[in-house]
Amino acid sequence: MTKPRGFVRKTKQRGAILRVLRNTDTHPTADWIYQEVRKEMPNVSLGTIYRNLKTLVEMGEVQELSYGSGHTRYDAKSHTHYHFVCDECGRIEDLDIPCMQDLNREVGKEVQGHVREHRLEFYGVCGECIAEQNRKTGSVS
Amino acid sequence: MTKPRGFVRKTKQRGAILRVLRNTDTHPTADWIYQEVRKEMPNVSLGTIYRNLKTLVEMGEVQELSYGSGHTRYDAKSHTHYHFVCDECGRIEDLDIPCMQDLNREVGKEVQGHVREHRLEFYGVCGECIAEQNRKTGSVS
DNA sequence: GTAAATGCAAAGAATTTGCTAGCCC
DNA sequence: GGGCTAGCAAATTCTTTGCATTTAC
Repeated sequence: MTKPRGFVRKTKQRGAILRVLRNTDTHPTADWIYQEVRKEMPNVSLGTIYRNLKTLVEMGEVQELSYGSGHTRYDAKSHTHYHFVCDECGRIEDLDIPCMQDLNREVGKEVQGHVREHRLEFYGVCGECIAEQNRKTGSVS
Repeated sequence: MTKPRGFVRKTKQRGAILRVLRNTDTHPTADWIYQEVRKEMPNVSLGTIYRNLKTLVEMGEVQELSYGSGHTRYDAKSHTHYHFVCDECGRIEDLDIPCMQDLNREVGKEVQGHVREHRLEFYGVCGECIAEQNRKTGSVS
């Protein structure tokens, strides 16, 4: 269900926002994040915070928690789930396959360290793009 | 489909780029490749990286992946295996757990598309860094 | 030798940012 | 009012290009 996005560039601001979000246990409001990011980047604007939070939510990096009215809150600990990435159109789909948490333990043992999380991504061509390709192959290559 | 290309000479730069690409399982960005190649060839330029990547794609040696978020990524079609990434020291370890090829089919069904490959990465803290941390906590105030 | 490839730097294309003013619940 | 969004010029990010110089064949 993730929206296909033309291009998402990497920026310092977005990086800082993610870092702040990942380094807190609270579920901060946009304004709190704003104050934090301002400490290391005094010129950042509130609009940027909002826009990036929106982007990060669309990218699946961050979860939006609306506690009724008032401030929306944000959370970087998006529960583990898997993605399918279309090489053609860049679309990213969330997958339904169950999360294999036990792998973390297994890998933890193998590397003799602590495993916090894992990411699993599938790459290929989505149904729509395959249809598109077939349509084209009908005419010219 | 291959564009008419007068002649393609073999160069150290292109060799280095291919080697870097073949020695990683990630799908690196042009810039990441640049940093790697620079380690053994400090004068290489970003333009050269881009030009060669383009050439290699045309030659069919390398695949270009427009991963929805971020820069274009490149892939030298290596066999699948999994990685553990230490958040502390950045070390990347290859893992021994068996490759779950059947997942590709399963996901292909779910998204009604074609799955070419998948990538699985574990994140956490490696044994050495944990030891390091314990050492610090034990001694320093 | 000579065409292809490189390094450097500067231009391009496209997204993001910082403001500020305005929106809506 | 307080949280949030819109509009736009300027700034950034990533990629490509022009050109003098090297390099591979």
